[in-house]
Order: sequence, then C-alpha cells, then structure tokens
Amino acid sequence: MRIAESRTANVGARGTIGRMDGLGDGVCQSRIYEAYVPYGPELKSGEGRRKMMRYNAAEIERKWQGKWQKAGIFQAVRSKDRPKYYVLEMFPYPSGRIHMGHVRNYTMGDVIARFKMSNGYNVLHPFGWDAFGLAAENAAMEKRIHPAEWTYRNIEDMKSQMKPLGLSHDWSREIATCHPEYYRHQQTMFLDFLERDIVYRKSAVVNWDPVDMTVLANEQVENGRGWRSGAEVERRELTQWFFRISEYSEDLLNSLEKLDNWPAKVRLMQENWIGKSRGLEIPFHRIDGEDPIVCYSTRPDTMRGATFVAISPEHPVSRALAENDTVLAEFISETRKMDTTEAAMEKAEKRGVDTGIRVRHPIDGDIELPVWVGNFVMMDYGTGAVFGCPAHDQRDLDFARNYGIDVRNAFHMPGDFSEVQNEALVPPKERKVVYVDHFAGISDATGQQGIDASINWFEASGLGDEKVKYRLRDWGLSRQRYWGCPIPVVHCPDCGVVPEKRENLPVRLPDDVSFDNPGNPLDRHATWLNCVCPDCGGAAKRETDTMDTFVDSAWYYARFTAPRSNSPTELEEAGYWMNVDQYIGGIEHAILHLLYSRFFARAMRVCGRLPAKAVEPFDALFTQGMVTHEIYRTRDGNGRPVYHFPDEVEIAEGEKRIAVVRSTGEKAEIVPSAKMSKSKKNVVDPIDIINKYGADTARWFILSDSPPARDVEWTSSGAEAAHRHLARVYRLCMDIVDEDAPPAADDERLCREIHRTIRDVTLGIESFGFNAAIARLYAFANTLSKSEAGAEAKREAVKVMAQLMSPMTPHLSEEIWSSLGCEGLVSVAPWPEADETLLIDENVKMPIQINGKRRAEIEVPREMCKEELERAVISHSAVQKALEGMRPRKIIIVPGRIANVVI
RNA sequence: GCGGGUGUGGCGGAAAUGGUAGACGCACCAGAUUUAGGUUCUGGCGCCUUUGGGCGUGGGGGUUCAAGUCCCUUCACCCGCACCA
Repeated sequence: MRIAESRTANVGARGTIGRMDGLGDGVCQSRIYEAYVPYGPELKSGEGRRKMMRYNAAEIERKWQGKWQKAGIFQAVRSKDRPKYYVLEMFPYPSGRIHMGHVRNYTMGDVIARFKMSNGYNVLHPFGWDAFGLAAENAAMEKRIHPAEWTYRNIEDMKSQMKPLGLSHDWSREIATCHPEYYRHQQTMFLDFLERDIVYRKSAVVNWDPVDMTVLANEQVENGRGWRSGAEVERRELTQWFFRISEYSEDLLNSLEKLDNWPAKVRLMQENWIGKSRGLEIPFHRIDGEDPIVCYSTRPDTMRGATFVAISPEHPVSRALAENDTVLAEFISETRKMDTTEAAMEKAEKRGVDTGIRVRHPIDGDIELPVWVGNFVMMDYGTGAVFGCPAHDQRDLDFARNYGIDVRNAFHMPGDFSEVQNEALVPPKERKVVYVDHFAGISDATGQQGIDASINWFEASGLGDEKVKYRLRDWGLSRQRYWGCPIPVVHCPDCGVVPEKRENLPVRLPDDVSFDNPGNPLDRHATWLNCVCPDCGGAAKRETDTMDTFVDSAWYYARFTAPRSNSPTELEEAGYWMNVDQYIGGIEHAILHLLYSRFFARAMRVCGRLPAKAVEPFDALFTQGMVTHEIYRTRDGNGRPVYHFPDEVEIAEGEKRIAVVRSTGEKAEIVPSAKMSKSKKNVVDPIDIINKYGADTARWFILSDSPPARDVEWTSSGAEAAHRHLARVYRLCMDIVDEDAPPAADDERLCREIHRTIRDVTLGIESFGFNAAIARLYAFANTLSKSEAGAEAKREAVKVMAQLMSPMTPHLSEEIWSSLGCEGLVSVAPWPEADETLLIDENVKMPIQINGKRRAEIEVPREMCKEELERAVISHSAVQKALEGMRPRKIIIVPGRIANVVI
C-alpha cells in the first residue's frame, strides 16, 4: 500500500496501483483500475464564450471534468491539517445500466461531499461494486458468457454512464467484491472469525429457494418467498455455516439508541427484528420420569389457564418419537412443506398430534397436561415448546377447539362477562384483571404489572428461570452457488473440517466452469474440488458453498479506507477515516445490509481488524426516496395491458392531461406515479437526459421539488424547467460579467439578500433540505435579475450564487467562476460565510392582527421598544377603525414578529 | 393482529422555536417580442364574494390573544413485521 505524498503526485500512479492479477487468462482482465480519460479536447476560453453566450452543457461539463481530473482534487489522502469526512453511497450491483435511482443517490452524496470539501473537510468519497451475485450466473446460463466477463463488462459500461455526471468520487479507491484482491481478505476474516468462534457449522432446518437453488437467511425471506426469486421457500435440513450474530443481539439493540442520526424508522425496524422479550423458562415434569419439557413464556400470569403443552415438530422429543411413530413422522414431514406465505398462514389450521406424553402442571401437581406436537410451534424461537392457554390466547383456543381440549380461565375482567366461547379473553393492556385464586399472590392487576409479578413469583418459587430471548437468529451464510466468495475450508476424511492455510489465500474461483447443468458447477469441478488437507496432507475436498453476497457488502466501507492493503484493513487508515460520517441509500436495506454491517464491524473489531472507536460503521444514515414516473397504458385486443415508454407518447396539457401513443395515435391511460420499472416502461434513461440537457440539469432536477427522503416524480416538464433555469442563470451571469454599471442605491439591498441566501442555502444543505436550498437559489436568481444594483455588487452576487450552486451544478458553477476571473476551482474554494450583521435589517415589517386576523402591516425600526410599538399599533388607522372609539381588551406585542389587538 | 408514517391550491411541495399559510417550481391565463409556432420577457394565479369582506392545511372537537404546528377524537392512504408463545 502506498499513500501518495500529495494529491497531484498520485495521479500518475493511478493507472498502476491496481495491477493486481485479474482473473486468470482468457476470461477477463479487469480494467477497473485503469485511469479514466475524460472525453474530448478542451474548449478555448475567452472569445469563444463571448460569441456563443449559449449554455452549452456538453462542452462545459467535458471541460471541467477534465480539469478536476487533472488537478486530482477528489483523491483522498490522510491529513492532520483538516478534519476528515467520510461520505458513502450504498455501492451498486453492476447490472449493466445506471438508472435514475442511482443518479439520485449519488447526486445527494456528491452534494454532501462537495459541500464538506468546500467547508474545509478532508473528504473521502469512494466508489465500488457489489459484484458477486446470481444475476451473473443467470446471464452465464442464458447468454453463455462467463459470470466474470459479464460482470466486468457491466462495470465498465456503468462506469462510462456514471462519469458524465461529474461526481466527486475518488476512483483510485475503486473496488469490486468479485475481485480476488477483495475476496481474499474476506476469506482471511472468515478464518479470523473461525478462530474466535464467530462463525460455526451446524445442521439446521433452513430456507431453501428452489428457483435460485440455494439457501437463504431468515432476513432474505419475505412473506415466505425468496427476496430475489420470489419463489416459495421450502424447509430443508442442511449442514451450513452460520455467523453468531445472535450473540450480539443485546449490543446491536442497545447501540441503536446512540444512532440518533439514523432515521427513527430504521432503528425501530431493527429493534423489532432483533425482538427482545422478557420471559420465563418453565420445566414441565413428565409423568414417565423422563427429562422435563421446558416451555418458554412471556405470559406466565396465564399459567393457571394452561391445559396443554405443545412442542415443535422439530423439537428433539418429537423427532425421537417419530422414529417409531409413522403418524407423527408423516405429520412432521407435512409441516415442513407447509406454505409459509401470508395468505396461507392466515388460513392454516392449527393442527397437531397427541404424543401420549403427560406432564404435571407446575403449580398444581394433581393436574396432568397432554403434550401435543403442534404445527404452529417454531423450534427456533424460545425453547420450541409452549404451554397452551386457550382462555387467553386465540391461537391456543383455535387449537383446543379442534381437539376438544379444556378451556380454563386464569383471570377475568371485572364487570365483564368472561365466559370464553370462540374468542379468547385478551384484555387491553390498561385493563384491570382479577386473577383466579389469588394467583401468585396477586388478586388483581393491570397488564404488565401482573406479568412482572408472576415472573418474579416463579423465580422466587424456583419453578422457572427468567430468560431474555431474541428473535434474531444466527446468519446462515452458505450459498450453493458459484459466483460468490469461496469459503476457505477443506473437508478431510481424517481431520474433518480444516481451515485453508492463510498463505494459500485466496482460494480462487476456478475460471473453467460450465453452466450447462443446473446446480453449483463447483460441485462438478474435479481439479478444483479435490485438494490436499492443510493439516495431514492427505486427499481432501474443498468446501463448494460460497458466501452470501451480503457478506461482501458487510465490510466494504472499511476496505475503502485502505483499498490496496495486503491485509483486510489498515488500523491507521481505518482509525483515521472511520466511521462513515454520512451513509446514503435506500430504505430497502433497513434490516439486511445495515444489520449485517453493524454486526461485522463488531466482529472485525474483536479480531483486531478495526480500531476500538469504530463500533458502529455508519454514524449517520439517510434513506432517500424512490424516483417515480407516471405510466402510459393501453390495452390489447384481449384487454391485457400494453405499456409505453415516456418518449413514445405525446402529452397534451390542458384542463385534462391526455397521452397519445405517437406511432398508433391511440389514447393511453395515464396511471399515477409509480416506482420506475422496466416492465411498466415508466423509465427514463439517465444517459438520454444527460445527452439532451447535460448532467447539471439532471442533478439540479433530481434534487428539486421533493424532499430527499420522499419519492420524487420525474416529469419531462420539470426537467425542462430545470434546464431552462440553468440556461437563464448562465445568460444572467454572462451578461453581468460584461456589465459596467456604477454603484447604485440598490447595492446594499442586494448585499443583504446575498447573505440571507448564503444562510438559507447552507442550512438547507446541512439539513438534507436540498429542495428548499434549490428553491432559495431560484428566488435569488429572480432577485438578481430584477436588481438595479451596480456591476460590482452584481458580480459579487453572481460569484456567491455560483458557489452556492456548486454542490448541485458543479460544472456550470466552475464556468461562471472562471468567467468572473476568480482564482482556481470553485470546487475547492472556501464556502461563503453569511455576515451576521447583514442578516439583520434596520426596519422590520410587522403584521397587525385584530382578533387574530391579519388586518394591516407596519414598518418599524428593529430596536423599537414594546411601549412604542404598542402606541404605533394603536394609532394605526386600521386599528382605530376597528376599535370604533372603544379601548382594546388586550394587546399582544411580539417585537419583530407580530402584534395582535383583541377587541 | 402489532408497530410506524403521511394527509397543505389543478400538481410537486415551502413554512426551526405556536406568530403574515401557500415560498420555489410545474400547469394554466393575459400581455410584450415574433409572419406564425416555439424561445425569451412582463404580469396574474387557494376557494367564495354583493369588492366590504367571508372561508380555508383530510373530518369533528379542544387549549391559546394567536394552531398546518400542541391535545383529544375520527377518516383515508402508505410502509414495516407477524402462528414470536
């Protein structure tokens, strides 16, 4: 790892830093790390500009991107002189095309990065590719192209689509997770984790996606379906690798509190996902004297109403019994196939099989309870066994009614008829209940009180142990796929599972694989599969499962701090750059990626791969909304919908908007805004927009109008308006550059407006109110164009406007900046500061209300005291008229704000 | 079922802290420029109106001199989780 001495010094080295041996011969040489050569020759300045006076975005943007490139201003280098700022957008999957969602995401990150740079921060703003994944394998099967080639080609394509946007990414730090120089470090950390028992192997019933032919983690199953394929997930028992993320439940939960720059919504979602609950483990003793069945309960106050015990089909007791019980065995295999989709769950009957086992009621030993295997009991929550209390739990009641099991009240609500028929008696939290037989010493209590008292009572009586449980389960990372990071272990018939030697890393993916047959090609690759045991040197086989791609993205933010290091991270670099100060991405990763990353940062710290201060990877998180567009739909002969791209229809504005398909003249239905999607054809290609209007317009528009957290609708009229405005700003500025008017009376007013604008725009950017900042800049342009100020004052206004616009429209800003004759690049010029003294006007306009309704306005000196103000208000003609000679009942004066006269 | 969010003109949306509702943009209307269209520029634009005002931030109620903002209640839409014991 070399760190360049200075920014410019690093430029020449850029092409060479990354000459890692790519992916072996014949497959694909990564060109990721080659230098970016900006397109086209530079424009001659001066004469050409004056004559044209037309806003030529293409030329301007090409020119300034070249200059930035030359100056190397976006390359991050550690420095003691300035505070660091690490801004990161969630890196993309290289699907081949960038879309408007990317443009929005990266533009927001760019605004922050550029803003921080102007404010004196040493900014790290890297970019990379989340490059492993199934799409590449699917492409391999369909198009007979190697996944590596497909991926690297897509990366190059997407990069060429991104470059014209003029983003301030430090490309010298580019990484791709499918590159051996990335995943080898991931393998190193896997071995770290293995040594510290953070990753382990176990046999478990797992989620199997029959379409993608791989296992999925719990987080990756939505509504019983695979998150990528949408196929119904099956339950299979397999031996798999797991990360011990559940060991970190408490820490992951508690630390959420400290993430006060995360959206509350995301924190809440994680909290619910981790799902902490306080309850009891209660042994139920078997009549036959075998080991007791331990049930978990968060509602031990309902114990009096227990009439049965239910255990999971996966419970060891069920399994043992099933060996000699065909009925039970049949039942267990049926539940495994059970449909877990929402609709099916709703309808699914509560079914079970009586095991014949009887247990004693923990409180009253004379009562015997039957033990059932129930299809509604899950093995991986609690202990896989529950007691059933039909009187106070709807699910238990349904089950009891199906099998004629007793219903017994543990409490009733005073004043209400409490006989349980078909609905369980579940009192609202705040409702008081009366316990049967002064249960656990309590006669009555409201909700939580009763629960707490009963937990304490059980503990004290030695009948149960208090246990805190979490819903979060260990993260299964094995995937039966080729295009992922190989798990660096070997299976030896003599030594068992043996980690690969560190010096043998990376365990590379073989290049010569075929996708002609379904399944994992690694399983069939004899020369790769057969290897030597690192321990005994005997014949052994490689692990053919690869890692979940969410592992790749769980630590990339750390790798960016030292992307060419020979170890996964460099503590010095990570210590300087971590944590990510601002992370930006979609809400869809609220649980998956963001939870995994939080876990990984902790595990990496345990292994000494991150410094102690990097507890949380992301200090601040911003989740941006989607880009939407309306849909144009016609119907075919059979009434099936036919969709049309926006550029295929003509929109007539008027009282009603009408869309007509150009080629056929058909009238199309306009369906209100929806997420851009290829299948609905409501997409616009960023490249088309850039070609038509330029990058600055695309950037300006995508930030306008909608608050960044909300969805933004792309409209062609909006994009045109943005472009019109930038062209107007350009003309306005160029006119002013050439102006020669003497100082005027308006100078001071313009000057005050400049400083108010600085304040508002700065505040807007800092608070992610880009839309408000842009609105303010529109207003300022309006003011400037109408201003009667002299040339000097106007030029100052133009200069400041260029600076304030530069995070959003960097190219145009540079052009204006240089036209004014300002030194250097506006991109690195210090951010303008608002002069406090100029923000305060000597006179203020104060509205006068009469009985709370605005009736008049007076202009008064700022410093006027309350008494004087009151006199001024009273003597105002509108107030006099309203008073009709009477005295006001009350006068409220808020100096500088408002006056209210109550009559 | 549990948890969370949103609701402001024809549309997207502005309004730290309760203090001039509708900034800014789109669309629309009128005028200027133009042979015409487009561009550009100027002005208008919440609703009703007897031109004095009245009504207006999903609906209803409340607190306050004053409510988009605070409280209660209700409706609609959106999102997340869910056989969680």
